Amino acid sequence: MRQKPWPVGHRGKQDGKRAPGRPRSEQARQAILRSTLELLGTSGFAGMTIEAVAMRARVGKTTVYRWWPNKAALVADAFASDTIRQLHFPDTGSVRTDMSRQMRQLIKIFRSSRGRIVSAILAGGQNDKDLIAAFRARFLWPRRREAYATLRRGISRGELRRNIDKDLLLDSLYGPIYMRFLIQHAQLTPRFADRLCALVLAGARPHSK
Amino acid sequence: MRQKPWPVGHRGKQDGKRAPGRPRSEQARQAILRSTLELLGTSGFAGMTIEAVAMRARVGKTTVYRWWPNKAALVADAFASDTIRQLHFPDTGSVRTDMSRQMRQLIKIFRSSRGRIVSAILAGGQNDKDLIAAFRARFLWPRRREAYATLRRGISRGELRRNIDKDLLLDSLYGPIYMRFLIQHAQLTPRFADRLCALVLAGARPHSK
Amino acid sequence: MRQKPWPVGHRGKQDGKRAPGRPRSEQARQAILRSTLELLGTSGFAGMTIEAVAMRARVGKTTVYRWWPNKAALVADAFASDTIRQLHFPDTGSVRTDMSRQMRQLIKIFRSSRGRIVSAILAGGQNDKDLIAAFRARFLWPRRREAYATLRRGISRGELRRNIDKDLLLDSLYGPIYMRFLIQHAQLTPRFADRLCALVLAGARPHSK
Amino acid sequence: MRQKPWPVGHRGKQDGKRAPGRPRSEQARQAILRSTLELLGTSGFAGMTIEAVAMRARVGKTTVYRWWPNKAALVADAFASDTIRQLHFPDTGSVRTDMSRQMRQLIKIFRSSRGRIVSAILAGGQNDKDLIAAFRARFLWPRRREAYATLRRGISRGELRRNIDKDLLLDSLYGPIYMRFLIQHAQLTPRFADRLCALVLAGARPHSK
DNA sequence: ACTTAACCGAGACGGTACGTCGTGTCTTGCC
DNA sequence: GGCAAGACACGACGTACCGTCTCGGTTAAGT
Repeated sequence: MRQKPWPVGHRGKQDGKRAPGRPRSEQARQAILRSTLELLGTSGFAGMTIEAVAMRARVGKTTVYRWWPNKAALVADAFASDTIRQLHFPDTGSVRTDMSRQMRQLIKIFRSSRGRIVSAILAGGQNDKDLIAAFRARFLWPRRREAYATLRRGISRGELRRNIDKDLLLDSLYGPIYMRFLIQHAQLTPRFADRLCALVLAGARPHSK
Repeated sequence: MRQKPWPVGHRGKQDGKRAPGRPRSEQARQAILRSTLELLGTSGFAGMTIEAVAMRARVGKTTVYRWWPNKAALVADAFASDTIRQLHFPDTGSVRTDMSRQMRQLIKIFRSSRGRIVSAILAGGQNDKDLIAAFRARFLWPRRREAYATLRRGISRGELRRNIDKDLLLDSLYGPIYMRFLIQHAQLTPRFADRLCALVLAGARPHSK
Repeated sequence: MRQKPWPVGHRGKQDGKRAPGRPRSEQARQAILRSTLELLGTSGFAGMTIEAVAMRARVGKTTVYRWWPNKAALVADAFASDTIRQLHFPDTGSVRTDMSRQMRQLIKIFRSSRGRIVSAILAGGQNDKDLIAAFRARFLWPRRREAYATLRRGISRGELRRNIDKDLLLDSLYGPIYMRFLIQHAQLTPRFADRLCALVLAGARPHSK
Repeated sequence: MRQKPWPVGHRGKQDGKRAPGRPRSEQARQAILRSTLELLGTSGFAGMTIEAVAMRARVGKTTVYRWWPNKAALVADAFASDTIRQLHFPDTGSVRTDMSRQMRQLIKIFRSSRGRIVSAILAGGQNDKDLIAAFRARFLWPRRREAYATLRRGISRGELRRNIDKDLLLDSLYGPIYMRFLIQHAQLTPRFADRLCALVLAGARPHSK
C-alpha cells in the first residue's frame, strides 16, 4: 500500500545528481511526523485525522498526501522515526536479570505516553497489514534480535536448554505483557516482569526433567 | 458511555407491568446484532458503519441509535450476544491436558471467521474503555473462571505449586496466543498451544527447585 | 386531500344511533386545534410540526392523524374553528365609511397575533390547494358576502356606478392591504385604509366621466 | 442570516490580489442556482431540499452549504440571479397605457412557470425576513423605481394629481394582482390589468373634485 | 539573469457517513 | 373502537473528513 518513492529517510537521487525543481522541505516532513505522533497520542489511530495533522503542522493537506498514501503509512513512518533509538540490552551474566531488565524497559514504554501510540498502531494494524508489518519491522524485530543474543548467551552459560525454541520462549515472556497492556485486565507493573520471568525461565532450564 | 436502559438481554419491566407504547421489536434487535457481526467480520471495527448495519438489517438508522449510543456499544452487545455459549472445560485428570485443550479451543476461534470480530473488538477497545471492558466481562472472565477451577484441581492433585499466582500463570499461557494473534509475527497453530503449555507449566511444578 | 369522515364540526352518526366503541374525545379535538393555532402563531406553517402539536395538546400523534390527513387540513380546521365569529359590517349610510371600517378591521387582525396565523396559511396555501381553498371558504368569502351587500347599498344610494364590477372594486380595496401585509414594503396603518378607500372609491363614482 | 462573504455576484478581491487556494467554481455556482430555480418551480419552497439541489447540480452538498447558509439564502440568490434582466417600461405618452403594459407584463410572469418561483419565495418569506427582503430588493424595488418615473411623467403631463401618494397609487394598482395571484379567488387575466388600471387611475386624476 | 520544474500553502471540489429530527404508520394495554 | 404512548422505516438535515484538484508563489539547478 505504501508506494510513494522515498517516504522515510530518503535524501534525493542516489546517483549524486539532484532532481530539478524545489527540493522537498525537511522542515515540513518533520513537522508532519511530529504532529502525527502527538495526535496519535491524543486521539488514537481512529480518531486522528489527516486534516488535523496538516493543520497542526501548518502544512497543506496536499503535502501530506504527496508523501504518504494513507493514514497507516503516515503513522508507521512517524512511529518508526520516533523509535530509532537505544535498545539497551546489557549482559549481566544472568539470562534472568538480562531479560527482566528488557521486559521492565518495555513495560515502562507501555506505561508512558508512547504506550498510547503503540496501542494505536496495534489497533490500526488489525485493519491494515502494512501498519502491523511496519510495527514488526520497526519495533518488534530489532528488539527481538537483541533478545536472541541474550538467550544465546544463556544457552552457552548453561542457564537454558540447548534445544529451546527461542521464539516460543520470547513469546512466553513478552506475550503476557502485551496481553495485559491491550486488555487491561490486570496491572502491568515492573514487578510483574520479574515474576513472569521467574516462572517462564524456570520451565526453560536444562535439567527440569 | 453505554447509557441506554437495557440494550442487551432485557425482557421488559421486571415488576410484571409493561411499559406503555409499542414494544420494542425483537426482530429488529436481532437483525441489527446479526448485521453488526457480519459487517464486523467483513470490514473490521473501523470500516463498519452504522448506516451499513441499518441498511443490511432493513432497519431505520434511528432504530439503531435509539438503543445503542455509539458503535462501540453496538459492537460490544453484538459480540456478547454471540458469545454466550459453551466453554467446555473437561477434567481429564491432568492440568496440562486440560489447559492445552482450552488453549487449542481459543486458537481455533481466533483462526475462524470469529477471530476477525475479536480482533476488531480489541482494536476498537484501544479507544473505548467500555468496549474493552465489555470484552473482558463477556469473553475473558467467563473463560478465566473456568480456568481457575482447572488450576485449582491441578494444585490439589499436586501438579502445581500451592502458592502459584493463578493470574500470572494464566497470562503466561494465554498472553503468547493473544500476542501472535494480534501481531502475527509467527504462526498460531494448535501445536503452539501444546508446546507453550509444556514450557510454562514446567515452571509451575511444585518441586522445581 | 382532506378525506377523513367528519373532521370539522361533526357530532357522530346523524340517525340517532351511536357508533360502537369509545366516542371521540371532544376535549382532545379542542386541545389539538388550540395547540395548532398557538404553534402556528409561534413558528409559522413550515416550522410547525404535528409532533409538537400532539405533545403540546397532551395527545397521541395517532389521534391527530386519525382525524386530519395532513398538516394543511389540520391548520385549515384550526383556522376555521377560530374564525367563526363576528364580522360586523355596519350601515352608516356611506359606502366609504362602511368600507373603511371593514378595512381597518382587517388591518387590525393582520397586525394582531392572528396575523401570523393568516400569513402562515397563505404561505402554506401556495403549496396546498386545499389550504388556500379553506382560507377562501372560511375567511374570504364570508367577509366578501357582507362587502357585496355594502356595495349594493352604495349603488342604490348612487354613490357607486350601477355597472361597477364588484370583485374588481373589492380587490382594489383589499389587494393593497394583503400586498403590504405579505411583502412588508410599507407600513400597514389604519390611516392607509382610509386613503386607499378614498382613492379607489373616487374612481368608482357614477359621474366620473 | 446571510453571512457568507459574497454569495451573489462577487468577482473576487477588488484590490487586484487573488485569495489563495483553489478559486471558487463558477460552473458549480451556476449549476446550483439553476437547479434551485428548477426545483423551486417543481416543488415549491417547502418541498425543495438542499440534497436534491446538490444532486441535480452534480455537486457535493458541502459546496452548497459552503456558500449559502440556508435554503432561504440560496433561493433568494437564485431568484436574484434570474431576475437581473429587462424591465421594459415604455413611454407611450399615457400613464394609463404605460402602467397597463407594466401590469400585463407582471401578470404574464405570474402566469408563467416563473410564477411558481415567485409564489414560493413569497410563501417562504413569511417565515424568513431575509427572503422577503431579498424579494423586495431584487424584484419589487427595481420595478417600482421604473414605475415612479412613469408616474412622474404622468404628473408633469397633468394626467395625475400633483400631490398623489405614489406608493399608495402603485399598491392600489399592483396589490390586487398580487392578491389574485396568491389567493386565487378570481382569474388573473391581462384584461384584469386594464380594468384595474382604469378604475384606480380614474381616482387619481387631477380634477376629480 | 532566465528558464524550468517540482515543491509549497491554501482552500474549493465531489463525496460518504455521521447523529438528529420529523413524517406518517404500526402495535401495544387501557378505557 | 378511541385513546396515550412510543417504536418503527424512511428521508432530509447540517457537519466533519476524505482524497483530489487547482491556484499563486517559492526554490534551486541548468542554461
